[in-house]
Amino acid sequence: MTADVPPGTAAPRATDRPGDQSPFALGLLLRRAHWRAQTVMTEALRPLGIELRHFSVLIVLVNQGPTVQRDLAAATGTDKAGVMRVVDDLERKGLAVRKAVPGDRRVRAVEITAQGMELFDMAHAAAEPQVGRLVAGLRAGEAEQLTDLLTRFAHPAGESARPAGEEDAV
Amino acid sequence: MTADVPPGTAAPRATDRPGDQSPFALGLLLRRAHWRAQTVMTEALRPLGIELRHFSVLIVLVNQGPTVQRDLAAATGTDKAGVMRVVDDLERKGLAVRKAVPGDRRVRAVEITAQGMELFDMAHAAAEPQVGRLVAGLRAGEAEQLTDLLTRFAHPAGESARPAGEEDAV
DNA sequence: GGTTTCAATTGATACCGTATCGAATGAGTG
DNA sequence: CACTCATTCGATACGGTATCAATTGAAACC
Repeated sequence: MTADVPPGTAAPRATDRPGDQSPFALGLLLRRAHWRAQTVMTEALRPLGIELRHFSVLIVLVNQGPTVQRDLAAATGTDKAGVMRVVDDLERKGLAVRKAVPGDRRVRAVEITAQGMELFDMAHAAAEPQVGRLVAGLRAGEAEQLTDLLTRFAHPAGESARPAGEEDAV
Repeated sequence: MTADVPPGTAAPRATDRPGDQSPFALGLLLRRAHWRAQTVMTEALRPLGIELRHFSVLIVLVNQGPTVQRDLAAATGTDKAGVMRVVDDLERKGLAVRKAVPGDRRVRAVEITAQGMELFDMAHAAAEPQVGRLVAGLRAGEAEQLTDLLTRFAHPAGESARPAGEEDAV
């Protein structure tokens, strides 16, 4: 059957199904899991008129305060051009503003507005029940366990050696 | 304007950082984790000349044998147009072929070739060490634990009670 | 003061999803 | 048995979005 797997020559083949033991299993699972969560979060944000990319930028703005677009691009993992488009949308909706920095006239710090803050809190209220449904299939404590494992997986210890720095730029 | 004021009644705010307790924490973690795994797997597949979307189709072809494009779209989560482009690429590279079905002249069953099978196995060999690096930050047994939790998260129960199965159509 | 470096923007390109069209099958009808 | 109609699959065309390269303006550096 499938129990005879001599290491080195033939690893178990990918199936993209529960019980997949192939090297690709983890990635395929993450793809499905991410797709599920993404769908739910996008749906929760839709009534508010924004999408996930906008919300990702708002998160950084709330946590780091006024941030230059270059750091926004690094923090969100997207391209500078993409950040610009998102900031354009946020500015058009009155959720954020481009603020000139006194010392350096070439940089534009992006700052969240009071209206953006209000929407940010509403997003949390809208997302909470959806997330509850998301982890409804897990037993007590397993959601926290999953979060812990994913945290250590997604934020490896020595990951500062990326070609284009992607983590929190203070 | 201060972001570090946890209200006594409201939920914690999203931070996209280790320790995030907001409703969006799980989704943000999954996004980062998926991005990491996706990058590694894409890199592992690059020397073979294919991308993840192609490999996803090959997985289905290996597990289900000759498959109609419509079922491929359902199984991979993309739409028919995307499947067609991927199958075009696979056919151009000699990894799969469109086979006419005797009974129905409008459907085209896609079948993996011997060359495609060979590449499929090579992909596993190429991916194995990469996946090892991926979970290097986790302790013993935690990778299996993560896989188990993700499996139950990504494949929620009640999938067979759906009126029209959208995936996992064996 | 001239050169280099960096940030922001712009433009071009490729990719993905949606809408639409053509072909083919099966059911229904005379 | 011939014809029509509705459904479905495959393929194509279009619009939106993201990704990558090139430009402009400002600041740092020698």
